[in-house]
Amino acid sequence: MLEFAEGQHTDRKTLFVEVILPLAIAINYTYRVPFEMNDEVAVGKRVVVQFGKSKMYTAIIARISEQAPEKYEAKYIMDILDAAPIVSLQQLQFWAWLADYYLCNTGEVMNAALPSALKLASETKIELNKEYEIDRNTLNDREYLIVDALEIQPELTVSDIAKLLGQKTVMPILKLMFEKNIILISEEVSDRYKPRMRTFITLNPVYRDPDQLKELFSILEKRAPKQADAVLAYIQLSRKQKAVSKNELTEASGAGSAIIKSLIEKEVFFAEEKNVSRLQSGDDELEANFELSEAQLVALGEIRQEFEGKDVVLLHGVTSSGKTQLFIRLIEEMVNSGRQVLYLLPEIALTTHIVERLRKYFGNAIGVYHSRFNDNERVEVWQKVLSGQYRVVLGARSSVFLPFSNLGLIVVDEEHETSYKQFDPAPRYNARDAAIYLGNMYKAKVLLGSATPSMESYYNAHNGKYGFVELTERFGGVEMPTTEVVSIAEETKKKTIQSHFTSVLMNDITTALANKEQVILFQNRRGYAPIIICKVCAYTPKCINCDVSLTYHKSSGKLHCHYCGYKEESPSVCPACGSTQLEYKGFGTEKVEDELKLLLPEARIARMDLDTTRSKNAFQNILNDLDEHRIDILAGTQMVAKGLDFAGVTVIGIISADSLLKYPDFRANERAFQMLSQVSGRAGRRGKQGKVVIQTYDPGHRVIKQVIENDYVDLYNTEMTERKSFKYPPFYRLIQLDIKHKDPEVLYHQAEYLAKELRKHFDDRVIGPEYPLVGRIRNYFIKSIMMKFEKDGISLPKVKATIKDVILQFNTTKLSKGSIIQPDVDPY
DNA sequence: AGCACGCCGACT
DNA sequence: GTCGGCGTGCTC
Repeated sequence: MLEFAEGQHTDRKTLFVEVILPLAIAINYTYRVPFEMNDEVAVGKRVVVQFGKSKMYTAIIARISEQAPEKYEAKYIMDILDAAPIVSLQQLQFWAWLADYYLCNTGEVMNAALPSALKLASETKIELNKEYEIDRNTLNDREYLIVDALEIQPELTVSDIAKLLGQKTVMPILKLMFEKNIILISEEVSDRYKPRMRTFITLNPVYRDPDQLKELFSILEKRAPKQADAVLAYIQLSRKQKAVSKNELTEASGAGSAIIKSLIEKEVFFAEEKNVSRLQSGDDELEANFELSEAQLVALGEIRQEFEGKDVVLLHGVTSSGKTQLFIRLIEEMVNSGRQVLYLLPEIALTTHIVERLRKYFGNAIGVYHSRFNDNERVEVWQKVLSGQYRVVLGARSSVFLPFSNLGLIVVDEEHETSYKQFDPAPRYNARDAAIYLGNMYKAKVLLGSATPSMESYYNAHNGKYGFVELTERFGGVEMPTTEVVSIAEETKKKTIQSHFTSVLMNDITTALANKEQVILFQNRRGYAPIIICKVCAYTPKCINCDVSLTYHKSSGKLHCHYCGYKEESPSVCPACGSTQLEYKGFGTEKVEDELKLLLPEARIARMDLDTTRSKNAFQNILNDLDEHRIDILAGTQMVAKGLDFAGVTVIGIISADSLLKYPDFRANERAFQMLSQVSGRAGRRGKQGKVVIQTYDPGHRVIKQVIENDYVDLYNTEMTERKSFKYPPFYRLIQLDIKHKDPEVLYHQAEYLAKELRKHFDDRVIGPEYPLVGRIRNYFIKSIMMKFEKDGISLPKVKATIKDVILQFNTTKLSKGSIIQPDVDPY
């Protein structure tokens, strides 16, 4: 690789750059650098290149060379977008690793990594040719439609037209119209990042003189009293804040913008356009003083000690043991030593909560980054990390892609959370694992924190690969809650159960309400009833895309698919046989809420699940309501379990643990343990021990016992042995329309199963592939793996290599619809 | 990702 | 016959 010092003259050389294109393409493409740009090219800068017939893309320079490509003529780069690289060499290394590890292309990683405002791609625009007089009689139906649409909306894209005509191939039609001069086709590139501009108002300094000001008022009051009001409003505002924006002034004075405008014309006010940040900054005073408990201090010492020998440490701390405070101390140390810190969180919802806490300690040196930020905001965070203005970044999984320069510490909070894993578009990465690689690259320490660590991290800690620190005491002397397991079967027999609520749970709820305490009920299913079945013909409505049973939602009166979001009207008679005997089986949060309202009409009951938190502030509003005790009972899905402390909640009811325990995949026990202990962990507060009621048909289940005793070690040991003999049904849960799981771990697992079938001996086993199989795998995908296995034999490295081979081949090959394997066993 | 080219079934 | 869907290959 060649590097050029700034300003050095390299005119005579012809340079070529290899660039990463933001596409799913296997290799980097080479472009030629025009002489006048020789001094400006540098690895990590963005360039605009033409790729294919007419498309323009933003690409990143990955390599510079003097070697002209032999087999083809390189096109010229069209433009260099950056004065300084926006991506570092380390980031490029990280991208390459990620692409290799998760079996995808660097371009796909680039796509995930860069905020889309930094990636400008051209778009094909269709317009009417104004030079041309259209004779409508010569147009055919489709041309007529297109011309009609263009008269309403002057610019359309190719996909707009495809939608308009209801067909997929439109290019030939457009080309013909272009040749007939009816339309124009052009490529348009637009820079999408726009700084936010605000107009700020200042008072003409002349009026700092009180006499002048008095005179101004006396004139204005007579001739333009509204203008006088505006000036007055300005003076009041400017006392409170440093700068007054035009918007604030119009709002405060109640004056229209015409009034402000005339004051600006009279030069009473000066207006000035300023670039303002969209990012919220904390004005809170810094208060860095809090005392760590004895147990926390011990743990902190241990973490430091472990970090001397290990790069990754797993902190296993029970719920509300004050892990966050430990993190803050460590972050503080790191920031003081001049290095950057990345604090990863699994969900955006958690950020607001913790940002508030962290802002108190780190003020404006802390940045937040997650997918709910719009593009412009993301670019601003990117730039602030790049410039080093942000010392601490708090964010969701995508923040591993930010341009850090001297990262010293990465904290991965709630390490076990599955939302660290990206599923849908490639790269299908797990941010926790990526963070470990990132840490290694930057020589930074990585701290994984969890109350219920994942099997794989625990395994690594167990084997000495990671350091391990425990925190077994709740912070502030809050006791661990007591837990009672209630048999639903028994209460049903004794007829003491009302609806889905056992007498034990009802008692605890009513007692809590009488004491003005709050209750959380957990049911891990949303909607009203997950299955509808016809009593006559046993017909069950299923999703047309996913082949899973549709859930009845009472609030919408519709049947919803929880996999893909498909909805249809709820039938009143059986669509198959016409019978009216439709049975609603099972129950979700809607039903829990509904029935409880009947049983306890006085109580204020709310529900928290995906359906009630869809709107922007709904989640926060429910939390506030709970916080300020406008809610007595909150029924919800796992959302109620996620990392939030509710001060007034003393009773937690798990309506049915069985849906967790019977969940048919091999990570079910681990997940059930996590879920149950997380929910339980919310019970209790200072001076009042919490109570957890677990309702179940299977009170003797080992996971329930492990949860009650908080015996993680036992869970780990039993899982490690039981998983080795886990039996997979043939083509276990292979539903879904694409090869989604290109994860090495998952594939490895898949291959493992297939290999077992083929050779009947294969006993080495990875613990915990990250995810259960949820894909309907294409026929010949499996066939190719099998064929290759037959050919290559079955050693471990060979299995891995084979899979990689097959997958990379499949990445660029689309498979036909006809070759879908029907699952032999479908657990739904 | 887009786009061109070529094959093949389903319509005027 | 021809049109449009779909598979395949290529883009520096």
